[in-house]
Amino acid sequence: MAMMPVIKQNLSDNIKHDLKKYILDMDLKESAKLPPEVEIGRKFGVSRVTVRRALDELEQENLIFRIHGRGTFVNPEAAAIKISLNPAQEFGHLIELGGYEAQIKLISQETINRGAMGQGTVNQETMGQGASHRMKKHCRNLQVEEGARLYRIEKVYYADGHPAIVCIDYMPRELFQQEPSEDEWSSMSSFELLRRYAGRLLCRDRVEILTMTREEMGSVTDSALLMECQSVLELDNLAYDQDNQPVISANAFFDTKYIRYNLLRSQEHY
Amino acid sequence: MAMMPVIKQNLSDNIKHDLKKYILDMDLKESAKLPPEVEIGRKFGVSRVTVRRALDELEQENLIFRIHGRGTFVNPEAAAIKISLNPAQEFGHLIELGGYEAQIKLISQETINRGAMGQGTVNQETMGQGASHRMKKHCRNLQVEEGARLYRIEKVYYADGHPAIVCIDYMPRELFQQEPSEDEWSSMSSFELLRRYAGRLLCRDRVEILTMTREEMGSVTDSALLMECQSVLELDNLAYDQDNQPVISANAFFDTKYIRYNLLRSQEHY
DNA sequence: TCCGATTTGTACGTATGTATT
DNA sequence: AAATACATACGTACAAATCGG
Repeated sequence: MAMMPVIKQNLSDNIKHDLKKYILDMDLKESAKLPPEVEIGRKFGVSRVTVRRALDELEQENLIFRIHGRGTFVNPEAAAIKISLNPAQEFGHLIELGGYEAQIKLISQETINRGAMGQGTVNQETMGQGASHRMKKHCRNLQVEEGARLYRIEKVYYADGHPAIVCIDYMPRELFQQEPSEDEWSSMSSFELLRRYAGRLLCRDRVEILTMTREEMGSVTDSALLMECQSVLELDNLAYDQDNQPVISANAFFDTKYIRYNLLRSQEHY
Repeated sequence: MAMMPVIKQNLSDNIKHDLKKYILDMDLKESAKLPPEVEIGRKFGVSRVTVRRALDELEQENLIFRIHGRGTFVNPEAAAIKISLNPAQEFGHLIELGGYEAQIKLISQETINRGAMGQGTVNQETMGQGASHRMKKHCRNLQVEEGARLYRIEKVYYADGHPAIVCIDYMPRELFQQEPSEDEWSSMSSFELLRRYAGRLLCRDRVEILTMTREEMGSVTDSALLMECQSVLELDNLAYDQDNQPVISANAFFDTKYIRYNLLRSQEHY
């Protein structure tokens, strides 16, 4: 039986969560000011230091900002954002956040033998011209040896029936202690499958941001033909588990008409 | 004389800065482990709490990660990233970080009268079909009244001679206590001009991520013709000053062949 | 298996400084 | 000038995870 890693919670995380709810329930038109730190502490029964820790994190996420001597205020921009690039989120959820009805379709699920590449594997026929180069990159990303096998999962996410995201995940097969069923591949996210069958919890990832035309996307996957847009956003993704081991290498393609990523940033001061 | 806002520094910011240098000078192949927190504190002459605060921020930026009971480690991915989407950075600097020689060209600098839109202003001839809609959005972003005047600055950033970024900035003219000279428009960033002549310090911004084909970009600016790529990344940007007032609304277009944005993210756990 | 040393995680209390009203 | 509220920093205590013997 796989050990299922759990997410730890602490006091300031709870406060943070409660404050987040409090903030989103606030009527911003009336006032965007939060209660003083000591008062929040009294309300939740914790010290000011713990409150400050929660506020520090919310400030770093740009949900609030603080003015010395005046108080803590909700960032109205943050409240308006529906889809944020950070933190990473499940794609189906993303589509719903955008106000659309999400529908997920599993295009293919196969096991790829990296060592046998280009020598007549089952899936060679599905590989385009630039595909070999991409495969090499995924293998390098995942730090797999020659001959290691990879799962390849391709899914399309629809927003109100329109194709909004095409996602191709690669995961080392050796991580899995048990093979998921056909139904599970289709209904569960890679995140969830890794947690259940490999005991791996995704903690962080690195994203590279690219663009391409639909034609260029066609050299990566036939699903490009489904897209209704002329240009797509590509997010190349490498995700790490709790031990900092790479576990998913992915290419995701977005129609920015349906997926409008936003990001709150702080400014670099030198 | 404009008051020039300065950036405050505190103890943990200093430690953070020193640690960052220490990290980048480390030989990651040998060991990615940092000294224990108490030892760092001794070395810098501060308490463990202050060290932890600096480490907290570095961890939130994903430059390091910590393992309970084992230690603090450098994130090897972070060291490999050249161009990060967060925090915001000056575009010329960005191009140099990518290993190219940067060259900046001011395409145009003009003052736009919002109230007179569509009634025969100086620049109407340069406005395409979707431009009016874009102008409205910039005005809404900047919260300017009817009749307020806006600066419009268009620049092209070259990487080794190739057009890599086209950026169009809009700023309320009323913020400026003094009109920058022709030379200053060309040589200084909007960030710098706002600081010197408006006493505004950019603190945070919101970015919206879109894509378009070069043809579609042509309806926004003629500079699209310069681009060598078929699809561009568009970052729509709204920047706020230290008082949370919007000061720059911008459209930036990127050739992702030259500007490869990366981003380190944490994972959303529900 | 257990113990102790090390190291990070969490939380509280306190003191002082500084900006705003 | 006083009150309020956030900012910074130190010290302390104990909890929890890891690792070696």
